[in-house]
Parts: sequence; C-alpha cells; structure tokens
Amino acid sequence: MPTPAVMWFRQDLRLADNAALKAAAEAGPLVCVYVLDDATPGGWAWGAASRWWLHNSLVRLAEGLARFNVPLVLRRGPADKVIAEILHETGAASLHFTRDYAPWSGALEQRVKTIATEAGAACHRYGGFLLHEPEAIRTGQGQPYKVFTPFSRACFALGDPRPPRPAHKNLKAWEGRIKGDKLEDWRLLPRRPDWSTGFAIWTPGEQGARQRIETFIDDALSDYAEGRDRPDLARTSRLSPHLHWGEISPVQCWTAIRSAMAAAHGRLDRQGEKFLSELLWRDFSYHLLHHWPDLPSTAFQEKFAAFPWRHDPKALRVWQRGETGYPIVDAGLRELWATGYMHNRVRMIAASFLIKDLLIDWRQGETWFWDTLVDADIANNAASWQWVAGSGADAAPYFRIFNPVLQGEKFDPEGDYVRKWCPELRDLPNAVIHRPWEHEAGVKGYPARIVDHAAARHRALLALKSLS
DNA sequence: CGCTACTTGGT
DNA sequence: CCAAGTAGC
Repeated sequence: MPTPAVMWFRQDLRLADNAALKAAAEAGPLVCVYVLDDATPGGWAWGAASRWWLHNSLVRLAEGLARFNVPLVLRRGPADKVIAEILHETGAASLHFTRDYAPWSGALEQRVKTIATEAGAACHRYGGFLLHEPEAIRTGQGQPYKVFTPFSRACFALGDPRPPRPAHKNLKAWEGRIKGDKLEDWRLLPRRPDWSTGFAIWTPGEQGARQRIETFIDDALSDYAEGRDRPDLARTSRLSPHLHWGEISPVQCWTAIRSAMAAAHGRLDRQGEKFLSELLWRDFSYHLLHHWPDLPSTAFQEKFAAFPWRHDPKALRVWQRGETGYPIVDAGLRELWATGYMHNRVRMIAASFLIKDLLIDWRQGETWFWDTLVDADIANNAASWQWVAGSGADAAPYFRIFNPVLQGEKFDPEGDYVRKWCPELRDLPNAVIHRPWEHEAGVKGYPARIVDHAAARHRALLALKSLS
C-alpha cells in the first residue's frame, strides 16, 4: 500500500483553488481529515452559530470528496495531538494544510511541524486564506500598518493576485482505513432547533459560496458603493461566512469581481474597487491581529485600559434581545438572532449603542457576536469592535458616537428594515418610524427607550474625558 | 464608514 | 423659520 499524503482541512473547506489540497493530491493517495479542536483556542472555541455553519459545510465538503470516493475523516481533540495520531496510524509521508492566523495558531502550527518531522512526514503549509500574508505588507519603515488607507494602497500597488487554481479533475483516496467520528455525534447543531430555523437563508458549502458571489455580481454590484450601506436593500455580498470557512478563497472573489469589471468595460470600476477594498479590510484585520495578537482582548490604545465601563448585565441582556427601544438597534439584534447575520451598517450602529450609549465594555459585545454570528471571525470581530470603541489601531481623531435615529433615517429611509424585524412598529408612519416615542398614539408592545440618547451621549463624552 | 452647535443666507 | 455649510470635538 503506497504511503498517503494527509490533507488537514481547516478554514479552507473547498476543493477548488486550494493549494494544500492540490499539493497533497499530487504527493500521494489522500487521507482527508477535519479536526474539531475546542481546546487550543481557549475561550475562542467556535460559537453556536459558527458550529451550525461548520456542520453544514462539513456535510457539503464530505459530499464533494465522496464524488471521488475520498472519505472525510472527522476527529476531535487538540489538533496537534490528533494530527500526531493520524500520521502514526497512516504512516503518511507528508502533511498539507492551509495556514491560519488566530493568536494561538502560530504556536500550534509550529508544534504540528515538529510532530510531523518526528513522524517522518514532510510538513507543508500554504497560504490562501488571505490575499496577502501579514508579514508581506510593510510600511516604508518596515513596520506593520496601523491605518487601513495606506495599507490598502500598498496592497493595490502589488497588482492582482495570481488567478485561482481550477478544481481537481481527480482525487485518489488512500486504500487504508482509519477510524473517524460521526458528524452527528459532534452535536454541532443547536440544542434548541427553533433557534436556527431562520438560518435557512444560508447555503453553506463551496457550491453555495459560488452561487452567492454570482448572485451578488448580477444583482448588487452595480450599486454596491452606496447600496452596501442600506440594510433595507439586499446589496451586501453576504460572502463573509463563506470566506470565513474558506468555502471560497479571497483570490477567487477578487478575480470574479475583476472579470465582472472587465466585462462591463469600466462601468463597474468604482463599485468593483469598493468591493475589492472591502476584501482588503479583511486582510487588514488579520494584519493587525497577526502583529498584535492581544487585539481580541486588549484595547489597542493603552489609555482605554482605564475606561470606566459600567457593569450592567440587565442592560446587556436588553441589548442582546433587541429591546432597547431604538428601532434600528433592535432590528439589528433581532436580525442577528433570527438569521445569524447582521447588516454591516447596523453592526456599527448596534455596537456603538452598546459601547457609547450603555457604556458596556466592547468585549461583551464581541463575545455575543462571536456566539451568534454565522460569520464570526476572530480578526474581523476584534478589529471592528475596537474600531467602533475608538480604542483601535486606526481610531478616529474624535470620539465618534452614532445617533441611532439619524443613522436609521439616513440608511433605512422608508423604515422597511425596521418594520421587517420589529413588527410592532409596522403601522407607524415613516416620519416617526425611527423615533416611535414621538408617535402621539403610542406604540403597543414596543419597549420604551432604555436611555435617552442625548443624555447617554453626554455621559459617554464625560467618560472619555476621564481618561486624560 | 459622525455629530452637534453654530453661522450664513435664504424664505 | 429652514437648508446648507463648517469648525471642532
């Protein structure tokens, strides 16, 4: 029996444009494995919504491999220990995997390399999760970037990435057998099945990712630059969970958008560039996380360590349930609970409300999003919460406090988004849909405001002042 | 990837 | 009184 090559699937749950899989397939008959590792990430084990996605994505990946009669072996435990076992059980000559950039991953990948070497297997690590490796982008001074705009300029200056690799025509399985878990036994689906019924809007898996980007290009790209800010319109790409699990690579996305731009002979240039720059935001978050691994837990700007956060579990609960009395905030948190997703503009508004209006520590919001978002992502989540908190690397020179009424009126002008998620407000006229407390007849069943925004804003400015 | 307060110039 | 523009946080 020829010695196999082990393909360790991680956040690269796709067959196409997968450098690790390609190399493994060329190195020998395949042993494909996914390891569920809840130990190594410490407090950042996959949240509940992520687990729902992972379950479905693994089903799809296993189906894709089954077309080549290649099984997907499922194992559970600390990844380094499990990989060591797999290498010994199979006598593999090589191990292939795609790099990831979580704070614990550098050390993990180092241990795996040592283990593989000791087991007599060549260890190969590949990029592909990002457009640019975090070490590859440097300022003129050789330092990592702290500000997005020059970072993205440096990326654009490098030109387009190499085109994606096509999917395999053939994959060959190792003929030996090793034991694996049954996916159902991992119990990745929520215990309360009613919670995830609204997740049916998603199609996890490589095929779903491909459909998603096609639909996006056809339906939304032509108006992306402005439309992306409108939660009442379906103009965001919704690719984030697919990208997070590597069902589509950022290079595939980049190339698809570039082709659409070329096919439109320049008419889509501004819209397309906007989307490409959003893809670079994702790279930027990982760039920050890689160089500042404390980003998920510690304010980047040191003076924020002394910020007088309020301990208020009741208010946190009100925010989580979407019962703050501010329609755009509540709609966002209810959309999150129902679908595992929140529109990006609304994420900023909802996050600002938790931090600035309720003075609740951004880490509590970060934790909630980690558990409830299907696209929960360690780098994007941390960088974005810090950005809203004003404690991040590229903080605005002023203490930005979103006004939930003005934001609602600006970005959900007809109130369609708010009416969808807060049906109690359905019959309010547009003029007061984002300020229901001004409706003379009152509103049945909708909560009163948890704080007065003007007063809360004043309080937040005082809290900031206390830092200097 | 803002907001408020204030000014100006208009009705 | 309002709309538009802008300084300053």
